[in-house]
Amino acid sequence: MAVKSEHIPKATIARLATYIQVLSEFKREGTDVVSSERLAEACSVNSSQIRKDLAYFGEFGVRGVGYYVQDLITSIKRSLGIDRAWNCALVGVGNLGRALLRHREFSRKGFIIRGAFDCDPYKIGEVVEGMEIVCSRQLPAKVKELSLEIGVITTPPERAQRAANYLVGAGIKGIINFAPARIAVPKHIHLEYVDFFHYFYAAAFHIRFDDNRD
Amino acid sequence: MAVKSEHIPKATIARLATYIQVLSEFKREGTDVVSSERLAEACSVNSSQIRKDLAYFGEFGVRGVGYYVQDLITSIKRSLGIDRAWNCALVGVGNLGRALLRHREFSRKGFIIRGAFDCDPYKIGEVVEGMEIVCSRQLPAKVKELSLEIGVITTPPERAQRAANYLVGAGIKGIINFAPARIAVPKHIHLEYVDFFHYFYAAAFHIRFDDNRD
DNA sequence: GGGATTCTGTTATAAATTTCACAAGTTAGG
DNA sequence: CCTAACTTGTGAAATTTATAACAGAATCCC
Repeated sequence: MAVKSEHIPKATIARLATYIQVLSEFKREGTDVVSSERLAEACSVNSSQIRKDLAYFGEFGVRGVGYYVQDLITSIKRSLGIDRAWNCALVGVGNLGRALLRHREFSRKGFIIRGAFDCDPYKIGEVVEGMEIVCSRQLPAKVKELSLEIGVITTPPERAQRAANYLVGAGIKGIINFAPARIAVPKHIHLEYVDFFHYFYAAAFHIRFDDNRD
Repeated sequence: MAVKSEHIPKATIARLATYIQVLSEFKREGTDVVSSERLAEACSVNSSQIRKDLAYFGEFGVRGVGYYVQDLITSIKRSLGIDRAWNCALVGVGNLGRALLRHREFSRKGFIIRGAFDCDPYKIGEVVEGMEIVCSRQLPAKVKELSLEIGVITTPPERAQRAANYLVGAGIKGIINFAPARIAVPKHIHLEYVDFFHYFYAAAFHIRFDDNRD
């Protein structure tokens, strides 16, 4: 599935994820066809925005009709590259790491955590959710053996860079960093920072700001 | 702490959070003063971007010198409204909810989860991390009693709207929704959606896209 | 003390993103 | 078959966001 255009805005990717969510809802409700207008309303965006976002990847609708819900879900998933499974390595089995390992939604969405790594000797050998925790030094071997492509860092911040180094050295293609620390990786490695405190900060800011306007 | 300007971009809020993170790192390393250039490099952004972001809130630097690290941290925190604690209600004590309750970072960052709510009779009365799970119907009483201001929804998607209704009815000011479902709230309630699968989707998309370019 | 250097705050410029507007395609009904 | 009612895909316009450029302020060194 090729993209029509060079660069796709980050915001578009985020919205596509929302579209899938809402479309799945429509599907459960038994809706077969939906217009960009109706989808837009459910997603709280402009309908042109939706058509523009989709236009980056192709033409998925029928003029005068709308979009076939199931087809559109399939098309968006293919566009995003989530029409297949992705094997993930999780590095750092603390509180957050364990929560992610237990989170069923990952495999349901096609992101399958196949390896759990930690450098703490007390944790190595422990089994979490049917998965044995392995020493981080074994990453190169395991990445090759299990075709791991995405690394998930859930270490404390001071160990995030080392985890990243292990992952890069092992030949991983992308890293999703949940640790509250900036890390450096070669530029051919795709890197995403996840920090849900951003959302709390935004909420705090807006609540206080809105209050002050009275 | 007033803002100088009307509207502040969402991206600015997210970057401010990053600045705090990196500045804290500098502080730990013993750096007292930092230039926008050096901070920019550590955050992988443009230095004008940083000065622009800060200009929304005031003048925090000294020309010819730079920014005093501790002062800037304090100023940004005050600007974001996180120079004080926020009391939070968590609704939905499943896997994700429990992980958040156990996550020490929340109270360390000033977001204190003071109430855990669920409508499952089997969970009510159970104690997680020293907090008793309470029936969601008690939200109005507890919100008043404990001055809860931010609601965190970690229910399954089909129960997210009901959780939101409870929270809104109880007089909460903002909602952070971790459930993979869109919800409707009155427009004076600040609403943030958290979906870390967005980041996985983005990673999947870019990895596949970059591969195809060879 | 003053000239060179550094660095912020802010204005000007450029780039990116979103919204508008409409031609082109589809369906339904008489 | 033809008109009316819809709805997509897309180029143009508007808006927003990011980058560059520079005046004003502080420090350093001779």
